[in-house]
Parts: sequence; C-alpha cells; structure tokens
Amino acid sequence: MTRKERERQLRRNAILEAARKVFARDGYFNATMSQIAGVAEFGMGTIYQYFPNKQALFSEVIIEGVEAYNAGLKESLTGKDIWQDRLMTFIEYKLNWVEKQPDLQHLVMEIFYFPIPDIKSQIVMRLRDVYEENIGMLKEILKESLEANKNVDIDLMSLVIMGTINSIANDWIMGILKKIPTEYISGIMQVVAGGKDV
Amino acid sequence: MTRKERERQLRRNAILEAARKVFARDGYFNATMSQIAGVAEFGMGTIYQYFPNKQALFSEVIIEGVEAYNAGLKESLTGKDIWQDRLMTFIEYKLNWVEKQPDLQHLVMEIFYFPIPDIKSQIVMRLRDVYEENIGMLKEILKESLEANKNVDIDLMSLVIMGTINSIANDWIMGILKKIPTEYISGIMQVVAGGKDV
Amino acid sequence: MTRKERERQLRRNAILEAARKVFARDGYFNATMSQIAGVAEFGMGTIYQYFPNKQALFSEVIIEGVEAYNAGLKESLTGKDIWQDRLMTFIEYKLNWVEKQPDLQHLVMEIFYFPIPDIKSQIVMRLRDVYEENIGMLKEILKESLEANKNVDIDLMSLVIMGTINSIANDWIMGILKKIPTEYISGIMQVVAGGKDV
Amino acid sequence: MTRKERERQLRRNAILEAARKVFARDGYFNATMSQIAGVAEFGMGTIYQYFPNKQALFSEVIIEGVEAYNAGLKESLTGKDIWQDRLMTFIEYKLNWVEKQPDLQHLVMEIFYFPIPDIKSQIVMRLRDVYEENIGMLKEILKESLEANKNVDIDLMSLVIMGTINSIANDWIMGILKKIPTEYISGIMQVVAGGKDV
DNA sequence: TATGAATGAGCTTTCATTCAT
DNA sequence: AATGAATGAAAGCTCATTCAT
Repeated sequence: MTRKERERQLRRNAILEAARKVFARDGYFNATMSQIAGVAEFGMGTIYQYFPNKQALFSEVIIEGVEAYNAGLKESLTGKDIWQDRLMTFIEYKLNWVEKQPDLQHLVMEIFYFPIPDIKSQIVMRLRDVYEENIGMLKEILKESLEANKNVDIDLMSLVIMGTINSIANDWIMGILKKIPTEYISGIMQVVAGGKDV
Repeated sequence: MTRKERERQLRRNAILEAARKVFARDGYFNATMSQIAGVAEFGMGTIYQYFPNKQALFSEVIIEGVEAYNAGLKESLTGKDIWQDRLMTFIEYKLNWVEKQPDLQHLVMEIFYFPIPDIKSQIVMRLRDVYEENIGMLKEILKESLEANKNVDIDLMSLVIMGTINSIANDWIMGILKKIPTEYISGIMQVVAGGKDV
Repeated sequence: MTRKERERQLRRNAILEAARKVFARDGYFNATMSQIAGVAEFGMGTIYQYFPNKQALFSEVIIEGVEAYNAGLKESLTGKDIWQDRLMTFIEYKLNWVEKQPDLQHLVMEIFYFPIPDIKSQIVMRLRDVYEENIGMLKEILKESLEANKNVDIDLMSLVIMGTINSIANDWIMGILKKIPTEYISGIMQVVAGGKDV
Repeated sequence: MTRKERERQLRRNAILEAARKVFARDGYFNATMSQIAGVAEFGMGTIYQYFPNKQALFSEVIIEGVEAYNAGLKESLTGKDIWQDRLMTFIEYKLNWVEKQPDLQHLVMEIFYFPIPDIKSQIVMRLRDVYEENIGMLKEILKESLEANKNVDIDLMSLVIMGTINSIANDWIMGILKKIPTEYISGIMQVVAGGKDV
C-alpha cells in the first residue's frame, strides 16, 4: 500500500515537472495537454487521473513551486541571528533561485499579470497565503532593523526590496540585465541601508 | 475627405478602446473578437476593416498606449531643470497614470511575461524602442544626480526605482496596496536620496 | 434617353469583362465581388445595380460568352454549302476560339463539372438551350453527310466530334497538348470520314 | 495491434466514402466538413484525426479513387493478347465504371477544370502520374494496332478515344445521354477502326 | 489503472450583400 | 446613380475532456 502510494507520488511529480516545462515554454494557453502528456511520457488520460483539469494542473505547478521556494528560504534563514545577515540571505536566495530556475519565475509572473478570470479566483487565493508568508518574512526582518534605524517605513521598504529583486529577476529572464543577478546583492544592501555601509 | 478621415479615426479609436478594456479584463487569449465588437458596438466584420487580425489589434492597443505614456511623460518633464524635480516627476507620472489607467499596465505586463512566440517577436521588437526610451529618460536624470552624489550606481538605481514603482503599480492592480500609489512618492525619493532629505 | 441606355450598356459590359477575367483566373468560389469591382474600376455597390448577385453575374458571363460563340459560329457557317466544308468550319471555329479565348472554355467547363446546386438549376437550364443549339448545328451537318454515307450514326458521331475537340481544348488549357489545336483539324476530318480522304 | 490498425483503416475508409459522396454532390467549396462528418457518422474532430485538413481529404478522395480505377483497369487487361480485345476492354472498363460510379468522374473533372491554386499544384502533381499511366496504357494498345494499320496517328487517336468516352461519361452524368454508356462500345470500335468492321 | 481515439463547443476570419450618404 | 463601410452568418479548425477498452 505504502509502496503503491509512493509510486503514485512519483508519477504525479513526473507530470508536474513535464507541465512546468511546457507551461513555462509556451504559456498557459498555448500549452496543450497532449504536449504535456508527451513530455511526461504518459497517455493523455493518465494526466486526468492525477489532476482534474488543466487549470488545476497549472495551479499545482505554481503552488508547489512557490511552496518549495518558501520552504527553502525558511531553511536558509534559520540560524541567522543578525538582521543584516537575514536580509542579505532573503535577497540572495531569490536571485540565486532565479538564476537557476527562471521557469518558475516566469510562471508566477504569468499568473500575476495574466488575468484568467476562472484561474484568478482559484489560484490567486491559494497563492495569496504563500505570497503573504513570503512578504511576512521580509517584514519580520525589516522590523528587527527598526531598532537600529527608527526612520524606516517597513511597508515602503518591502516594496523597494521586492520590486528591485523582481526587476532584476525579470530583466534577467528577458535577457536584458547588465550583470548576473547575484552580483547586485551588495548594491541592494547599500541602498537599503540608506547609503551607509552595512 | 478630411471629414471622412476624421470619422474613420474616431471609429478606429473606439475599437482600440473597446479592445483595451476587453484585453485588460480577460487577457489576450480569453478575450474574443466578438466581445470586443460588442463592447465597441460594431459588427464583427467592422473590426477587420480597421485591423487585419486579433494579434495586430492587440499589438496596436499596447504600442499606442505606451507611446502615449512616453509622450505624456516627456511633456511633464519639459521645463524642469533640477534633477530632483525631474526624478519626482518621473515617479509621480507613473504612479498617477497607474491610478487612472490600470488597464494598460496590465497589458504591458502581459506582453512582457506571457510568451506568445509570434506576438513576442512582433510586438516586443516595436515595444523595445519605446521601453528603452523610457529607461533612457530615467538614466539621464540619474546621471545628473551623479554630480551631487558620486556614489550612485546608475544601473542599480534605475533597477531600484523601476522595480519599486512597478511593485507599487502591481500591488495596486492586485488590490493589495496599503495606500494610494501617489502617496509613496516622497518615501521613494528619500530612499533614492540615501536617507538624506531631498 | 438612348444615350443613357448606351452608357449603361457600356458599364454593364465593362463589369462583365472584369468578371470574366477574375472568374477565369480564380474560379467561381475563389473570386470575390470586391476583386471584380476593383478590376472593373467601379465601386462594389455599382455591380449590384447591374446584376442582382454573384451567381447572376457568373451565369451572365457564361451565357453571353457562349451565345457570342454560337453567333460567331453561325456566321462562319453561312454561305458554305458542302457538308465537308461546314464540318471543317465547325471544328476549326472551336479550336480557333480555344486558342484565342481559353478563359471562357475554362468557365464553361467549370459550370459543367462543378456542381453548385443553386447555380446548376439556374444556369444550366439557360445554358442547355444554347448548348443544344450548338449540338444541333453539328447534327444538322452530319445529317447531310448521311446521304453520302449511310452507315453514320449521328448520335455517336456527334459524341466523337464534340469529345475530340473538347479533349483537345482541355489538354490545350492544361498545357499538355502536343501540337497547336488547329493543327489537329485535318486529322479529325479523316477520322470522321472513316479513314477515307475528305 | 493488427486489430487496431484494421479498425483504423475501416474508419478511414468510412470517412473517405462519406467525403466522396458529399464532395461529388456539393462540390469542393460547397461541401462542409461538418456535413462530411455527419454523413460519416463521426464527430467533426474525428475527421481531423485522419486527415489534416479539408484539402488533404479532398485530394485523398481523388487520388485513391483514380488509383483504384487504374488498378482495376490493369487487371482487366491482363491475359488479353489481341489489341482489339484490349482496346475494347479499355473503353468498356471506363464506361462501365462511369455507369456505376459517376461520383468519381465528377470529382476528377472538378479538379481538372476548377483552378484552386493551392490544390491544383498539390493534387494535380500527384494526379499527373496516374493520369499519364492511364493514357500510357491506351497508347500502348494503339501502338500494337499500328502494325495492322500504318495510317494511325497515335497522338490523335488517343485524343479521339479519350474525348469520346469522356463525352459519353459527362453527358451521362448530366443526364442528357441518349443511351446507356456501355451501349456505345461497338460504335466507338467501328469509328476507331476507320469504318471497317472489327 | 492506463490509455488515446472520439468528441463538439467555440474560436478567428471571410465575404456577399445592404444602405446611408 | 454610384459608392464602400458595415454587417453577421457561416466556414475550417483546435483541444480539453471523456470513456470504452
């Protein structure tokens, strides 16, 4: 029984991975279920044994990707006590990740900016939580910095940081970034620190 | 003759506006030509007298929108000699615009992040110029600030500014922004100025 | 008034000629009314002042073409008293005509072999008369030859003659004929005469 | 596996037959894919699993029909050594076939006389070979007759024979033939033999 | 449980015809 | 009388989903 479950899990993951590739390459609407089935090396019907429909498959690809992202970030942060360290890790983690997995960044962007009425209501709601969790981690860090620098507006600062690293990520994906993403880390830290060395 | 041309222009614009609404609401793929025709209050065939196909209509909506944005920005900047004024105008213009026309922001994002192979190659090329022009204006302003503050990395700084205002714009569109976009202006200026008052 | 009528007649003919060109080049279904209007150098609406619809225009093109053919043939036959002369003229006229006006042959073939339900009932009926008239002329000639050669089966012989010249015409149009159509005349005469010199 | 293939073949043939009926009845342009699907008693999408598009379906209908015709003719000719027998078989086979399958004659004519630019170049090329093969058989027979009758012009004679049997076929299809096609056989033989009994 | 052929709703696009000017 | 912009029905084709094997 447990053996069976494990095999089922494996097949589910194979499908998810194939779907991630195809969705990232062709976009949600251009991707077809039979392409995904082909890449996964399963029959079309099999996909529907694991996911009720295309939308659900798409949402699962994104949710699981983002959850893995958050989990990895959380782990990277553990054991780091100084807020400067934690902030740098937060930034570094994202830029590193984007360098290695541009696919998922693409997909998340797609879901954020491409308004598919049905999907929006279904996915964004589930995504909201994990997105809030991510922002929450950042704000937590910024709160700690408050003790050092009373002037910081956490709300604004998180927008600046998220915005900057997203800009870097996007320009990287678009192929118009001047340097490698991770090379921007110390620069961002300086901006955040208000020009002072950190 | 001129009268006829003017009327044609008016109808063309009516179609473009209807298309902008529908594309922004439903996304490129979910939008249908008959919906657009319905909103424009024209027959379906009429749309095809003004635009050869769906793709061309979409690209025209975006290009014309972005060109109008750039033209308005340029006008707002004329006559402002101090770089702080110019920078504030750059930021203010975008946030103002996003408050009033969230549609177009949405559409531009869609084209940037949604990889529709044919459209990307066709639209992004035309878009690239006007995007570079926009970034160019920002970098010009930052170059002037260089004389006041030798430590500024223009490349990074433009990423920070573009990223921040885009983050604000997107959060606004998503309905999760804490304040009205334009209320962030002075905060951003402070960050850019490295904590010093501007 | 007569002046007006004459002008109307001229415009009608201009349209018919444009239609003949376009129909012959593109076929009935591929031809569009606006192409025809363009070639005729009239506005689209004008065509409808002279012909009630596309079908009628097509049928008129063919009918008038075939009627002109018959009229010309009749004229060529007048004054020729010997049946051998008349038969040769009958054959020669067709092959000559096909050399010079392959367009119309094409159109007639189209209407004969392309079954457009609505058109068939409307056109073929009108065409039948003029077709029968044509065959009638041939049979009349053959009847005269009967006195010289009792063994001739008029029904069969007209099939042989019509079939042969049509075959030549078609192969000519298709570009697979070995010689120029008119070069076959004497050969056909020999076959008809049953191998004897004529 | 073989079982599956056989079933697929059966369905393919069912579609081809339905298509032949509808194309012959309504012509290429008037025929619709959903009509064909309806006659074949399949869903529309199924047609597209067997043929990539309307054009390909049409061309397949014709090619396969003509190939079957040639194959049957070849078989009928085997074992017949005397050229008179062979010629009669050639004529008889065509007239017999037209009596029983007027559909295909119609379709072949359509493709020959109706100039659909794309289809012509694609189908006629494939058709040319099998058409040449057919004419080739006739000329082969006529060459043998040369030994008996030195005066025969093979090129002309094949035009006469093909033209006559096509005329008979067409008049039969048009419903204006006086007798049943096959009743003309001996008559044609006499004409070919130059009036002498054969 | 895995399959993939069958399905048909729904899309974009064309074009004969109308009608206000 | 001439025009040509507006129209919308109808076509070919795709693809998410189902279901018999």
